[in-house]
Amino acid sequence: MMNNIIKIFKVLSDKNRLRILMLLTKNKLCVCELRDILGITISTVSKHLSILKDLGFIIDEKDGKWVYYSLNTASRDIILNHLLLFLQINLHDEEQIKSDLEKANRLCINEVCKM
Amino acid sequence: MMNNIIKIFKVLSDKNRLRILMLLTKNKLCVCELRDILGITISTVSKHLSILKDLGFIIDEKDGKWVYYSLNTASRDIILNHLLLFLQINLHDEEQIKSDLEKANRLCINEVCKM
DNA sequence: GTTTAATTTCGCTGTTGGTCGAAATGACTT
DNA sequence: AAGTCATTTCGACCAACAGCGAAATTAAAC
Repeated sequence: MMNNIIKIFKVLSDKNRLRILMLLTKNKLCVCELRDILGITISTVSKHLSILKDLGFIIDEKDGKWVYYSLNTASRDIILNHLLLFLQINLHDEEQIKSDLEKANRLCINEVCKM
Repeated sequence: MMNNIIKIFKVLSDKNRLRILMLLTKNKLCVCELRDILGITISTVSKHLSILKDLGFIIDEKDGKWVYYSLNTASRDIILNHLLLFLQINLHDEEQIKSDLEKANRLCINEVCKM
């Protein structure tokens, strides 16, 4: 339990992972869309996604050549759900997060978002 | 805000700091008592304490040669209070934590605890 | 099957962070 | 003021980690 909580805190103490989590709260996005929004290399994005997935925060869904990621809303893990809610409440007004979400919306409009 | 949350998560993603926080939730302890309970060097304990203090989790109180640390129960910081409560709920039954608290109790009995 | 495109994995680099021992600081005692 | 004890600071070490580019993998399209 303690070791799990420590792992979760570690995973959440990275800016890009928090940005990804907040993006996936509202959108279903593929790796290259996240790369465009975050402005980091695709290999780094992929690594962050695998870390978030390992802990159960997000799930992936293959669609042709693309892999779409979204929040694991079906999770029964109380700790994960609690911390996700905590983040949503406390990062909702953050400029960086709002800007990220606007970028995601523009991407979805351009590409006929599948949500 | 986001940077602050990241800092807090970083601080909480260390086993010894969590153990210290849980110990100070129930006890007022000095550095050498924490060293005895945690089994790490005094310089390491001191560093962890300064990190926890910088973020507002704990306060110190000088008493002669000793420096006693305790939880900053007067904090008005919603984030800190929320996460402390979260930890208390989720680490309460952890073996390591229970064992630490027992050790602290024994120390307090031996030395006529000042609480 | 070959090509093309998206993603993951791998190897590397620079940075951060936990730990220790030793030195420095602070505070009481004699 | 000299000595002793608790604590903090300093310097060094090693491990963990975010980041990148290149190679490997996967899947569709031709």
